Amino acid sequence: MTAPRSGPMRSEAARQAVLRATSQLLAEVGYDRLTMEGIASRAGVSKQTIYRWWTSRSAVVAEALVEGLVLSEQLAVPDTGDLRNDLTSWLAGLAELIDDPQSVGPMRSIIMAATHSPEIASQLEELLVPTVALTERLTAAIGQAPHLRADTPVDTVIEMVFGALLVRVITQSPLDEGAIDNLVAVVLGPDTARG
Amino acid sequence: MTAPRSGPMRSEAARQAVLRATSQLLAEVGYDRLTMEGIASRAGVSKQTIYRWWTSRSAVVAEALVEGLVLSEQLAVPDTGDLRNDLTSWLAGLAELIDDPQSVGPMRSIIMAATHSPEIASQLEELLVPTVALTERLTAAIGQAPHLRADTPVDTVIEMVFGALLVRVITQSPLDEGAIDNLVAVVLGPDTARG
Amino acid sequence: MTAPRSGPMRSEAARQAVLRATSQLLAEVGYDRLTMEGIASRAGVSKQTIYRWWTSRSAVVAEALVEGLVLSEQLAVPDTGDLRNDLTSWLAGLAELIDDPQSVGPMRSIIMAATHSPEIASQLEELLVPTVALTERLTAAIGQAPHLRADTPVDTVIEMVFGALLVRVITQSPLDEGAIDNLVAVVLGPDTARG
Amino acid sequence: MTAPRSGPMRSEAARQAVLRATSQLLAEVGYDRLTMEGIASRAGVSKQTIYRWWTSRSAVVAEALVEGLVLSEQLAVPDTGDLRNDLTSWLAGLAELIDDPQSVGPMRSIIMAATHSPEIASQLEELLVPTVALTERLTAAIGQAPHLRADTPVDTVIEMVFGALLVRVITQSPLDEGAIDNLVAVVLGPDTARG
DNA sequence: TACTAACCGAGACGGTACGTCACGTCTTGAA
DNA sequence: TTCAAGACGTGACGTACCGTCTCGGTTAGTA
Repeated sequence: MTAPRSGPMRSEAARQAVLRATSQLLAEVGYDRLTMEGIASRAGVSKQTIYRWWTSRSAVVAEALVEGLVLSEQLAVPDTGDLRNDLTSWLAGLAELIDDPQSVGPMRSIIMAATHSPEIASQLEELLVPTVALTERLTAAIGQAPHLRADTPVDTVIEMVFGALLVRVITQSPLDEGAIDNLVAVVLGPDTARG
Repeated sequence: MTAPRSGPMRSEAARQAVLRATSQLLAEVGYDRLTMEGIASRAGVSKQTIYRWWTSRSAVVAEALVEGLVLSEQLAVPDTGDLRNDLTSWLAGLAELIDDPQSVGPMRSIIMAATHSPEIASQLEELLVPTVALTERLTAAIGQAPHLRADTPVDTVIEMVFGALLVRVITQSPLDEGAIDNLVAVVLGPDTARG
Repeated sequence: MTAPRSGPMRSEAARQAVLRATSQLLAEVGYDRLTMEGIASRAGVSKQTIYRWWTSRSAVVAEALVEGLVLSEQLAVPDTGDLRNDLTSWLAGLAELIDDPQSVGPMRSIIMAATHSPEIASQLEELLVPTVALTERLTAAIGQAPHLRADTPVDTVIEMVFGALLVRVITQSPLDEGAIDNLVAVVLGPDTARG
Repeated sequence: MTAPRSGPMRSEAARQAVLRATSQLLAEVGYDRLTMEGIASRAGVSKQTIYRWWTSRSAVVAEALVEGLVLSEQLAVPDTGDLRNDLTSWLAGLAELIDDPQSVGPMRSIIMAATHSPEIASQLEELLVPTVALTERLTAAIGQAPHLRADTPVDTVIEMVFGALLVRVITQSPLDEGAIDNLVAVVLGPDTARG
């Protein structure tokens, strides 16, 4: 509907530079020391250019998230066929990330960003896409584990697992092996093979 | 321990005023618009007095939390003898809080504060004291619900419930009735009385 | 010289406002109760704008001085042709200024400012420009007064007169008529007409 | 008169410590970075003790001056019998002081202190006591120098010499040899022995 | 081909809050 | 009653970012 303007279009280079600078700084200094001026300076872009295209700091961060520039690969669930083992090793991988100060920083940044911006919060689901595989596998496994029954609310279970991880990220408490086993036990029921 | 210094002692009135102002402002404007100058002004206290006794904004918030000036009563678990009902109505109460913009503000403030301050994070357990009753009742109920068995890691279950609530607070998604029932189902097993 | 930067230029309005506010406040409250915040507020300018262009309070004062916004007109030497009379009435005018609490304030402010800032001290000469007329007339009058001889160091004489006034400003002692006559006597020799 | 009080009398030790600390700090950091807290801390005295006995920073400085703890010895006029030589070498000594950054500091401090405190200004005369010898010698020399006549206002001449020095202290301009000779020439007339 | 509207970098501007320093007053406990 | 110690309310310091704005230069598309 808008009349076909004359003049130059939006500079994709500038957009990229801003998002890249944002994800770098997010990792380096964290969400709350992330400043618009810092982003502009790092990106070699004027403040005005940022304000022209984004409404706020959180909007920039949200877009950087969507762009997959922050985290994301680490969240893929392995698939060896053995659900209990896969779940356990996936959680073990996450436990390492939570333990690693360099990884937990961006995580906490994202949590903070999400907490004070519904915008980012809603983009968070984007980040969790890799975990839908988990939902499917749990659903498929119904009847094959003590706690997975036809009436088990699988989505809720996963949300709870995620929440438990969130708690650990926030409180900075490492997830030790026992904690992981316990989570798995709540999801699938106790490990009969071990007992 | 340390020799009792001569000279004026710390003013308890000032301390109280600061903590009270902090919890008020936390509720009114939220964690990230909470300023030291705002606290000082509201408390009728000089900035210097705050900086003399607290190292940072988050330290003040942490102490206000410990002092029980923020939230806390709402977290008590009802006890009618019927565990499933109590759990459900407790979650329903929390769901209302999460839905209420006025209540969710302080919650998010606490989450943000905890996220960027280990100090506050560790004080958070203080806030969760009311929920230990829940642990005890779940433990006592072992054997009386499908999912509560001798090998069920009760602490983990509660942590997961809490995490699920956290996710809802952060993402601003209301906990509808179905969500609550699902949570209860994961904890206690499906409701046989309903089915 | 330096390439004319792109981007907004320095705001002359802000500069003027700052200097005007400075000279006003200098007169109203004196140099040592002159604050950057006071200047900023009076000028309707942000502190940062002041700090962007001036390095210190004294730098602002120095520029206000150079701009001729402080004192200056009162220092003109009258010229009726009668050197002794002109000198006497010029000193009488200054004596009144020194006696007047409203005039002596800015004078003392300038002295204090000069005393702790070489910057301002060097600008002071700017202020004394009106007195060069005096040097010329004294030089022209060589031979026509007992103390004005070819070997009289006229500049030194004027510096001494100025110093004597300075002493009176600092010590707050009024220059009575006798004192003025004495100064004139040292410069031109005793008044033979009065004898 | 006053009833003989009970309780301890004023501590002379504290008074001395305060004045000593003041003159030290005056030399070290100058008048305008001289703080009450600095004095108290250096003197090992409580702030209250200073405020009990002195009304202000300038009052402390004034008393330190009177006590002769600041400058003073350097102002003595040598007496070899040759007035012109004595005057010249006295001025040469002062010129060195003015050139020496370590000496000019306290001088400027005193000027600043005097400028903003009539209290100190009036105490300044105390400091100039050593120069009364000069007045006497000039008076005694009347008739023996071209410019020293019965009708020469000797006090005014000395005040002017002093003022000229003051100007140099304030403007930080060194007094070179020519300047000194010129001053002497104005006081005593040109040096006939040199010419 | 020239015009011109929108883009871009740079950064000045009025603000708010930061964390620190010193002020002058007041309070405590010991001498 | 004085003293050392130092907490208190006050207010200014100089700095960091905020979000808006104004520059001069640089592209596109019409016209």
